[in-house]
Amino acid sequence: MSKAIPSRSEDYSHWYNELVKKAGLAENSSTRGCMVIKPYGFAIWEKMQQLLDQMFKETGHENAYFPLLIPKSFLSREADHVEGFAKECAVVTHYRLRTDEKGAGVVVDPEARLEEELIVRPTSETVIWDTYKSWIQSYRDLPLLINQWGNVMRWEMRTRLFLRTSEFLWQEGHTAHATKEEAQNETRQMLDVYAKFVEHYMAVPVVKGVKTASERFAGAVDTFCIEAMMQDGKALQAGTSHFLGQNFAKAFDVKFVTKEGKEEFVWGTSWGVSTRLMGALIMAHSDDDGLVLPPKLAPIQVVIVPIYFKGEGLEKVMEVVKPILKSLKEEGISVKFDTRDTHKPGWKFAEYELKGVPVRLAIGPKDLKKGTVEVARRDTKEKYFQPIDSIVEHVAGLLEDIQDNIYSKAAAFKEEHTKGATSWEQFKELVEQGFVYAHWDGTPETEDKIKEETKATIRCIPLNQTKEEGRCIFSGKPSQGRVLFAKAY
RNA sequence: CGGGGUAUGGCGCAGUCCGGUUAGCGUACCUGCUUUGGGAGCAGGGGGUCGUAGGUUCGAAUCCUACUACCCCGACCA
Repeated sequence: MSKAIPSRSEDYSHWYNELVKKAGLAENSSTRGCMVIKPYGFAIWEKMQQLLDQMFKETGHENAYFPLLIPKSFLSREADHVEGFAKECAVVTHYRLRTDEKGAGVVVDPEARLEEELIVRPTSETVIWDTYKSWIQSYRDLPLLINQWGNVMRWEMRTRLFLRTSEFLWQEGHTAHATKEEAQNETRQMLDVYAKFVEHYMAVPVVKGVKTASERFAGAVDTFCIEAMMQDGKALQAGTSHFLGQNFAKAFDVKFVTKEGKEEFVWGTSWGVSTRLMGALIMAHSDDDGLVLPPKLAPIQVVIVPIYFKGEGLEKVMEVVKPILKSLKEEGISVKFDTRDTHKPGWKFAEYELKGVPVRLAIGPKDLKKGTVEVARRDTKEKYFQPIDSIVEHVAGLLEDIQDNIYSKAAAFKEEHTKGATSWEQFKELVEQGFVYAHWDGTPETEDKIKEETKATIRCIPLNQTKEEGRCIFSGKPSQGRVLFAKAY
């Protein structure tokens, strides 16, 4: 039982940290606040990337790459933007090291100071809009639909694997449009892409909404987001899509000539999801035995564990397994046949449960006699025997079942932990347990006070908000509809 | 960045208060035999500059100083 992890009820955050490490997803590195993403964790991220990339391309976007380092002066071009990010920027000041004369190893060469310091990008709006200035002259150059896969750095005070690390991997889309409407549509389209990805592939239900002014992206006119619920009832912002208006176009002087010959500023959007999605995936589904991965994102969808005795045992199992392997692969199912004789079956069972492999097949002497396979599903922990000649179709169907079941389970959990509050007392109690819909008077002052007293923030003003007369849960002032409150990661 | 805690074979810990043989335990690892349908058993074996750098002392894992990293609570954070 060396790899057992703490239980969720005992200590949720300890459970999360241990799970990430024990399942081989990531670990802390020797570099402060930065993680090492291990092969199994990276394999999941690669699947996410691949699916998202495909969705971006289907909606007309192209990939490009912009520099990691940004001239310091760029950051101050957009006033709100610099205020939002200045406090967490890593700065490059020198370009050379030299051996210390006193023998203290290498030291920064004081003579190699940069004339203008460079910022390690916390996000790339500035350097990209600076580039767009030279790419855009006419309405014929628009829309410009670019995505970048890369890494960014934000000097966070407190880091947690995947959820908040100083360096993280992400994609950032940056688009430029001729009209406001088109840019707004793009913003909403990408929000929908994110929502679809998270719900359909990650099997995590989300709430789509728009951020309040105080939670808005630094430099945006509007910030849209998807919010997911974790198993401790807290919210995790899973993706954002920003309508930038003409803010960056004005800051970087990006103008175009319209069909009518008029010169105008372009309209912009930016949108991103990060390795934080890994955190959402882990916390939304996993249990005290380890990861639970949705089949659509599992690097290994099916594992086959042979059970045999020394000698010819494995040979016999192999004969039966080989055609199954072939058929499963033909169905596009990723399957691993674990023939290692260095670990016992029981050990392997526990190991693949820890790693969240959706379906496990075990084949041993009993099965050879009866013509069956033992099927074990990770999500429900059910085990049963299935005739061997129908196993391939069965597994294909089972993977879909599991994907659906994981989603349903998460959706049911979210429903159970989503309540409406009508009094302040009730609000304070409910917000400890999950999402709360409540009236808000629309002022940042009230928002702040609620945060101060309860630690809960307005996650978003939901897009499907229905008009409803009411009174603010805190101030009692009139309100037109309910907003979503929760404690957040 | 403020408060609290931790740092000892790969991992988890004891030893530190009150300095003194060869730094110990569980697990993991290696070898052999027996095992193999839920994290195997027995026997033997290897692995440590006790986070880093200084200091006190005849002698430091243990006392003192500084630093670093990680964890928890805050603050901060899209």
